[in-house]
Amino acid sequence: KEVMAATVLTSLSTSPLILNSAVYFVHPEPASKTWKEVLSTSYSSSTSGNWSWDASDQSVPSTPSPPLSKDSTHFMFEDPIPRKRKSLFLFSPYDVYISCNAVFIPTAFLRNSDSDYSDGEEDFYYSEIEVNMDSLTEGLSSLTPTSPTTAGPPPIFPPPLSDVSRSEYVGVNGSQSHTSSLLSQSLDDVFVHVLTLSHLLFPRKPRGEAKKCRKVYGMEKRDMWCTACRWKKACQRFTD
DNA sequence: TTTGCCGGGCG
DNA sequence: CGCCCGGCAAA
Repeated sequence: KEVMAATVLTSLSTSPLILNSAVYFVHPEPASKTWKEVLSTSYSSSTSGNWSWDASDQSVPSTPSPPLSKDSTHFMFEDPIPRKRKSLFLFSPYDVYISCNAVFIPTAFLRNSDSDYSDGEEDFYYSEIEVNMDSLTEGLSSLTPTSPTTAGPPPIFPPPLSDVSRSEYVGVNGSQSHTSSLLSQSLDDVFVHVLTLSHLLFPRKPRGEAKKCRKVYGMEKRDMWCTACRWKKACQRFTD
């Protein structure tokens, strides 16, 4: 089961479908801090994170795309209610966070899929699942651009930030392009944030329902929507 | 009923 | 341009 999770994540990383997603590599200022500690930190705390980020888009070279085991999409996490933690960064309840020693998935995906879906606040809680980090790292390495000198393209979009995380989101324009170096150091003290993996991690809803800003964040958090959604235009954050 | 968003208005 | 909404189709 744990291995299954790793397998799925690995498949996701190498799947061509991920090319539409942005991958963010983040490392905290206090290198000693672990993802867990960061998650446990209270909102008002000043975890002065000196982040750098990198975004890779469709310019990623086409990967060999290994065969996905057909049943890799349906699997169950045991222990449906593991440690729950509020996401500090609040990118989206459909994000999956990967750290050097753990993988966090939204609790919304832990509950039984169909009915009773998305009750707002709950979606922003994350649960830790154990995973084989070796295979995970291997999968992530395949995402690395082949040309190490290639400067990361501009981010597709800045991830929606809550008020608290916004202040900590520094160094966006950071010129440091140690993407390759970060990956080569076995993901130590490296946080990997993969956007919008829900479609791949979990079986697609029968209805071709793509969650847009409105449904993801809700009416009450309208300031988190992308501009297109706010102006009632075609959503540019969650494209089909 | 809600949700996505085109078309169009206003500054 | 940015910003906003009426209204409609589809869910």
